[in-house]
Amino acid sequence: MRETGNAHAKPYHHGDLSRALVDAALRLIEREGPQALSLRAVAREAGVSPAAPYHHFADKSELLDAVAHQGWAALNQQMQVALSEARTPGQKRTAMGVAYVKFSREHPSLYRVMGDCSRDTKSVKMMADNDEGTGFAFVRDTIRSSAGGNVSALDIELATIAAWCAAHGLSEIAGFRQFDRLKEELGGEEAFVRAVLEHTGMFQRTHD
Amino acid sequence: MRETGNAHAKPYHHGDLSRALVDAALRLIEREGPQALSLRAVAREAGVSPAAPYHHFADKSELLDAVAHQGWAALNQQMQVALSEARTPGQKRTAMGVAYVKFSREHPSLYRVMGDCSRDTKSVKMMADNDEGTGFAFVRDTIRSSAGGNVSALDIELATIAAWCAAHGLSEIAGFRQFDRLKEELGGEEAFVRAVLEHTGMFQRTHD
DNA sequence: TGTACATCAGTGAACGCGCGTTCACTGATGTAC
DNA sequence: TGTACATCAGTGAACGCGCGTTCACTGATGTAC
Repeated sequence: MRETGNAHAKPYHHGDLSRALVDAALRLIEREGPQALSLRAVAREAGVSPAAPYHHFADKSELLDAVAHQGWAALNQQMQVALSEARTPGQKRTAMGVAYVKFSREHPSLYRVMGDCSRDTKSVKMMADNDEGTGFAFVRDTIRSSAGGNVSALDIELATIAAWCAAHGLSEIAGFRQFDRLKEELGGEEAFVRAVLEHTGMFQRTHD
Repeated sequence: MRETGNAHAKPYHHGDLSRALVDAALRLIEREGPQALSLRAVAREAGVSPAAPYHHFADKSELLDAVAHQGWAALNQQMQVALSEARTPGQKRTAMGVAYVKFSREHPSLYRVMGDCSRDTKSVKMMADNDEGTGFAFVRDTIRSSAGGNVSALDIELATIAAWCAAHGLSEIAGFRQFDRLKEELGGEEAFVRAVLEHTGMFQRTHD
């Protein structure tokens, strides 16, 4: 068993430490929560000295950004899957909302990190300036196609943002114990999520 | 100038340190953000030794809870004001949403702390088990009165939760730079917030 | 194919920092007699 | 009204901790000739 390329007995040089660090961070985040996500802990998890990450990231926040980026990519993908599996615009829309909340609930700590990074940079990977292929664009397209031709781009944009707000809000709220009874009544958390999403804006527009 | 009750030249005993600590925390949070909110910093801000808070709070999280509680109380009150100033159910609902988001945007750091505490305790002061007098109850009542008599309590509950999700989501998203152009177009952030809230659930329910 | 050497990607010890919390203490207050 | 004393609410020094980051270093790699 010579020390060739595929490297058991871990070689001095790692090969792809950059990626390994992000993976380690994701593992750590999942296992111990977002407050455990220190640079040192990530290095430890990756089996590397505390100084090693600095050859790949300028500082801690740059590593966190990479983690968040990975998270948004995964979330966008989940939404695309949901989109492709639904038929009517209405179904598509709910399905994407459910997929969004499901992702955030299955990876709550990662989702929190994603949110923190977005807050700091004042933008969001889900919605780049050219947002082709992002969940945001999927939702906008769906809303556009269900709105009909004579609705302004502004209205569609606002409705898309509103839909995003609903999904994000629910992502953070769905876990509260307060709703345990309601969830049980409805047959589980996913049913609860779907029900809330389907009640979004209901009874809102009344006479006057 | 004797050392009587009203105590200039700060007396050894503070009088109402418990309240003073919460006030100091609020000041600090406003001035330096939520990550600056350490027990020591709060004590410093209140002009007291680092050990003093332990005579009033078991630990840091108990102090934070008190801060969050204060925050929810203030938010509930703002919503009540908004409620009392609007006439129709539709106006009431939007006004409360706007008031909610306005509060969270004016005190983003406090709002974040409120959210963190809620997450940890898995409940929320805005929505106690007996939620009389909370913003949540105001919204529910408003929705109930705009829904008409033959709508189930479940539907009303779900619609209320959905409305809360929208407000919460928007609270966290409204600050993103991505929306700067849109805000300007609409005439400022409050107009933007109102517009998004009014587009909540729009184009959602289509034929099929 | 070998060798010299620049460059790259790690190591591990150390820096200073602020944190939450504890401890023995002490000054002020209030109550019993 | 005075005095003894228990209790309360502060002090400030100290604890151990993990953090982000820097530094001089060293082992591995790749390239020029």
